[in-house]
Amino acid sequence: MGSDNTSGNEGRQRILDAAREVFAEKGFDGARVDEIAKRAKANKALIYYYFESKDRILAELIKESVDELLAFKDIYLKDLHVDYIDSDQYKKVVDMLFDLLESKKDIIRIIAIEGLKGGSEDYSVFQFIDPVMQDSQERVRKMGFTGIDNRKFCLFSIFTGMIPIMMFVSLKDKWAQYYGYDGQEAMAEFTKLYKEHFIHAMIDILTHYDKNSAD
Amino acid sequence: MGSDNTSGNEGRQRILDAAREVFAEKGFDGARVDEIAKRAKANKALIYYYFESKDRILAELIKESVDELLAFKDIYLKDLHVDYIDSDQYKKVVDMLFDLLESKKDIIRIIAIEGLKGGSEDYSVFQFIDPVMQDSQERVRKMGFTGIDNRKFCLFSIFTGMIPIMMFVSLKDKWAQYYGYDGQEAMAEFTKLYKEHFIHAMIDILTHYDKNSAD
Amino acid sequence: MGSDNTSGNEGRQRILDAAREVFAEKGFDGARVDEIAKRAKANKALIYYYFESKDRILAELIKESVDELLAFKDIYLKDLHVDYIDSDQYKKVVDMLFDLLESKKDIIRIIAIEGLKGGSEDYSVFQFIDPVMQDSQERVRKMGFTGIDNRKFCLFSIFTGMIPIMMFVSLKDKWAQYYGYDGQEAMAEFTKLYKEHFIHAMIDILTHYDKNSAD
Amino acid sequence: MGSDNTSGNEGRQRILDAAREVFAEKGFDGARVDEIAKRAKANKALIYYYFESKDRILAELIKESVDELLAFKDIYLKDLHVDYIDSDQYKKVVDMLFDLLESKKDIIRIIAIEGLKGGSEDYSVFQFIDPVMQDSQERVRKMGFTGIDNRKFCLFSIFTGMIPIMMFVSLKDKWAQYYGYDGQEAMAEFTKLYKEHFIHAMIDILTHYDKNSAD
DNA sequence: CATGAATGAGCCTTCATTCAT
DNA sequence: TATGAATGAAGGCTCATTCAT
Repeated sequence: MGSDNTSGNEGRQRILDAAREVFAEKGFDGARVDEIAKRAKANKALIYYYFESKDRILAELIKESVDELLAFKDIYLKDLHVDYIDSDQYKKVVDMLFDLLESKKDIIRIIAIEGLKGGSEDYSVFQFIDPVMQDSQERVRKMGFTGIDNRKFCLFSIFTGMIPIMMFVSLKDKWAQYYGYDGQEAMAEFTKLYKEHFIHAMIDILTHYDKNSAD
Repeated sequence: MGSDNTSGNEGRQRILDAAREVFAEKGFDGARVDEIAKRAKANKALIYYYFESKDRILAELIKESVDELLAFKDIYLKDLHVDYIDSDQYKKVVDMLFDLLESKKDIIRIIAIEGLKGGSEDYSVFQFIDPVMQDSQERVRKMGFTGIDNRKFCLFSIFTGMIPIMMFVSLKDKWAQYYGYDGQEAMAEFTKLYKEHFIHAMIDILTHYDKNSAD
Repeated sequence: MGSDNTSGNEGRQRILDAAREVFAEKGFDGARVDEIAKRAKANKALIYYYFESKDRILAELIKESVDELLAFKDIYLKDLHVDYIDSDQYKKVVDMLFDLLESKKDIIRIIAIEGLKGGSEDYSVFQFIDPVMQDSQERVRKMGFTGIDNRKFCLFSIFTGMIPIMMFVSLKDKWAQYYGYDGQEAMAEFTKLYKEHFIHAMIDILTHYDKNSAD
Repeated sequence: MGSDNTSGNEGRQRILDAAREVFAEKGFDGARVDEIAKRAKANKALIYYYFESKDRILAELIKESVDELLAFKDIYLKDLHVDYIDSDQYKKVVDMLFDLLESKKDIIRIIAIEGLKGGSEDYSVFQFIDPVMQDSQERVRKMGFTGIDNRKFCLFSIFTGMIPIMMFVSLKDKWAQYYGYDGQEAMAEFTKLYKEHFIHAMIDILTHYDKNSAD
């Protein structure tokens, strides 16, 4: 009565979980409803009892994750003081973001794949990134970096900020396999890089970039 | 020897071009051979006259591009002097890389999509990136940055170097549409950022990162 | 337990029956899945719900019949006393064999066609014939004809024994049409020939053949 | 100028030979024009220069063989004296028939396969058999066996005479492989059986069969 | 909730045949 | 004669979705 996944919703959840798995492995188009059913240990028709269509499963999955990032912003980023860039609190939050994204790497893969399709009207990559991006934008502005325009910030914070992290959690396993390195250690190193160095570099860049710019 | 659409290979090339387009728009799994045929203004069966299967078209497309990046390395990166980081020559080469990647954004989308599928054995993202990555690795080493190990360099140069560029050319149009900015200007800004600032930031990071590292 | 078209297997059986028909009429390669579906009054996709592939339908059909001949041997041939060659019991069994083969003429056609293809690894003709052949071999041996070796018996009992019967049931309709005779009467005559005369002739041959042989 | 396979007809003949091979291996429906072309080392279009269609190649192949059996009758069977059943001349002719059929086993396979398809209007099996069958019919009649009617003779001489031989040459290789025997030796044994014993058995049967018959 | 069976639309691929040279 | 390229018409198989129970 309190939680909403009591009683008869385990089936629904199992389907959702299975779908996420399969979508992440094969992409939406490559995923088969049959396989989702098999992995969810559910009858295929049951999927259509809970969901209107394959598309709607995807939609639900994506919405769920977009909401979680929004929640992350509201919960963890809200209280983060502007000056605390080098503070432990800040580092903890970055760690949490990495952990969150790592835990959502399946969805991230899915979102990224759909976003990369040039012919679709799917903008969920940006919907997903947006809360964090907006937050850093405000944060940086509050820190006094006023010289930079919105477009540039949006551009840089997405393509040199969130996107690399998302791609990292999505590709690190394959990267590890291809180059024969260890994925876990790489995760630690990458996180550290971001947490301790990248952010400063970015701020430097943003500052200098504008100073030297004419065009 | 002059033109490459002599004799009877215009058809083959048209098919390849159409396939690249459709794959980039819909992803491999979402692409329909019928549509490739229609766009190539070719009979569907002709596709199978030239190619064994849909998969082999993809393979050919990818191989073609991997080879082009290898060629890029051999032609343009080979003569680039180490000290010329701030030189015009260097900037020109970076411009050329951006132009190359921009011109290959369809393939990049395709490669990225396939790479993101967790369930595949496709490593072409890394095969694609490798020549450039290897080159910068050697280059940085020749510049005297010896403190960094291969793994870290591989990790950073891929996930904060090539991947962001690739994702940018792949996503910038959608980004522009979603945020209501202009894609062309963004391209210019992003290139500039990379060419003039990012490289220094990266070198800084690589240097400091290692100094401060213990683990 | 009584009827075998209980529950949800009528569809499967209809498909099997239709396939047998179509394969017998057109040969496996000439048969169209669409036509099987149409005759089975089933949706084409249903065929693939029950069977992995067209090949597997064929396999199932053949296995089914090979098994029936094995059962025939176990049930009817087992109790047949050696001396009863001229007995009514013997004649009854021969009649039953002819009836069985007549009732399976579709499968026999299919098996024969596949066996005649020189390029295939299909040995089902012999698998089909084997139980009866083995039985007569043991039987003849028990009757005291020891002079003949296995190879010769195998050879003769197949190519002058079972094969002619199989070809007869397969071709008698066309034969009747081509020569303008009546197929039913031919069936009766052919059965009678076998039942009352051929067997003795064969035994004669087997006996004399060996006596006169040197090479 | 004298023979008709001079100059430009080697190509045609190569195609015919290749087609016979492929048809025998795969059956008409399983055969691919592409493979015929490849084996004939000819361009696929050339096949259509010489032949109207795949069907016509088959027709030509069959006609050719039917004609050869007719010629065989005219040349070798014509002079065979009725009393010579046990003569060397007779045995030589039987040997020649076996050799002829062995040399034509590809076509025999093809003809048999097509004949076995219940749904076709193809009667070439009987057209092929006919000359020999007619000849023995006349021969037996001349020998004084008048009690037997045409239908019975037609029936028996086809289904216990020619068909077994045809099936033997078609299947002996597979038979040898399946049972682990030697095909060559089997050929010798089978020929001997026919030549020296079967014919007498058949005559016996024909005689007795009729005596004892009422229906 | 749950399931076995069924279906329409469509997909990749094949194939006999033809065209242009 | 000979050939590389092209094509229309399927053909086997798949897939998301629905039905009946």
